[in-house]
Amino acid sequence: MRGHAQREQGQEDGHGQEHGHDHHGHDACGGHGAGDVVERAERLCQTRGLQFTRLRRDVLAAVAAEHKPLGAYDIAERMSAPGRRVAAVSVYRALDFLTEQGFVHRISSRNAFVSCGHDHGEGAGLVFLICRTCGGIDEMTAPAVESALDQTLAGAGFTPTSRILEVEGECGACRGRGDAGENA
Amino acid sequence: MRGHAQREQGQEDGHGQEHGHDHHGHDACGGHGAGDVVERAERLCQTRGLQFTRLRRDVLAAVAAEHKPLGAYDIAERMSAPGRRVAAVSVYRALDFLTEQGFVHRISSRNAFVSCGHDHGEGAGLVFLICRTCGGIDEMTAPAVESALDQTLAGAGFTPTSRILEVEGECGACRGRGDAGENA
DNA sequence: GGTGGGGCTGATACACTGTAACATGGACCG
DNA sequence: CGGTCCATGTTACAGTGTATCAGCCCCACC
Repeated sequence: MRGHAQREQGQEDGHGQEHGHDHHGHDACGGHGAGDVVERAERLCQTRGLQFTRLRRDVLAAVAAEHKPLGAYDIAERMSAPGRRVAAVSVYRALDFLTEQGFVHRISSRNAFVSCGHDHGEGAGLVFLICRTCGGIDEMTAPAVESALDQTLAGAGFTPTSRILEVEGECGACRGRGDAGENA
Repeated sequence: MRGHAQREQGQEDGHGQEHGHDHHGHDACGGHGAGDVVERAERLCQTRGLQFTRLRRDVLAAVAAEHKPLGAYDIAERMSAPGRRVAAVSVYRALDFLTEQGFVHRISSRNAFVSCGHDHGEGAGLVFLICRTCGGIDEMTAPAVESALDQTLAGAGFTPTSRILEVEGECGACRGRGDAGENA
């Protein structure tokens, strides 16, 4: 799947952010769209005294436009256009910034990134639900899981600084449709 | 070619007070050593009617010899010797096999692998504890976390097929020693 | 005994992911 | 105007993982 197989034509020159893919339930996200994410990030950067540059904005917009994990090279490709070539390394730098600020998250199991519209801190126990069928991803907080994990870690004498919790499977929407390829 | 590994390797013990990697009590693992892991794997392969070849055995032994995540190229390097050159691709294939059989686990956040002496199924909710200070890794089962996660997923209508739960931080031994910044 | 197939390994090449190092340009400050 | 900091552009390269073809070994089968 690593590849440039499908690119839903999303954006021309201007970055019109139509969000026409709600293939997955996506309830937990609170229903914010790409534009909301970008706006919120811009506000927060002002608050924090950080530069929300065009590159960073565009990278965030590109990630937010898709509700599935995007690789850095995918992002670079989507942002590039006749007249503007965006190198992957630039995307990585923007991604570093956005990740630090909590605007995007890295999905280790996919070497990819997703945008985040929440305002949880870095320490929040996030769970990522990745659908094998539609490729969509959902992010949610799970206090019960978090506290159970905290207790487990404390029992092991381990002091956590960061966590990764990614679940792969089939989302409700795909299961309902029986998209798996068989099943019924 | 790639034999350019600048990464910390070796660092086997060799001093009485090794800040190496048998830091963790490692109780959860049942105290098995590398040999145990290999033996167990051999038995299970026989039971399952699978080939436990020399390559696979050696790869497993190499991984089991270190109690920290090892990259595929690291493994290849360690296994190579005058007279036997092991290509990374071979290691990957062996690793695929070993992972499928549950003898090793992949650590997504590190692009690396660790051996496993447990006999849990693939579905078990494993937690990996990676110490930033000593680089050691511990694996444990956490039923409470697992059940909380199951419930959360069920509530979201998500059907899981695999999970990744990796925690980075500082293990008890390192914290006790205050290894955080000093020492090198 | 010969033969063919399947699984394992060797080897080369390549694709994808990520980082280092250096140069440029703009904003701010003296 | 000159200097510094930050962000970006650019090139090169390291690290991770796969595709592909070829040789080998074991074993069933003839």
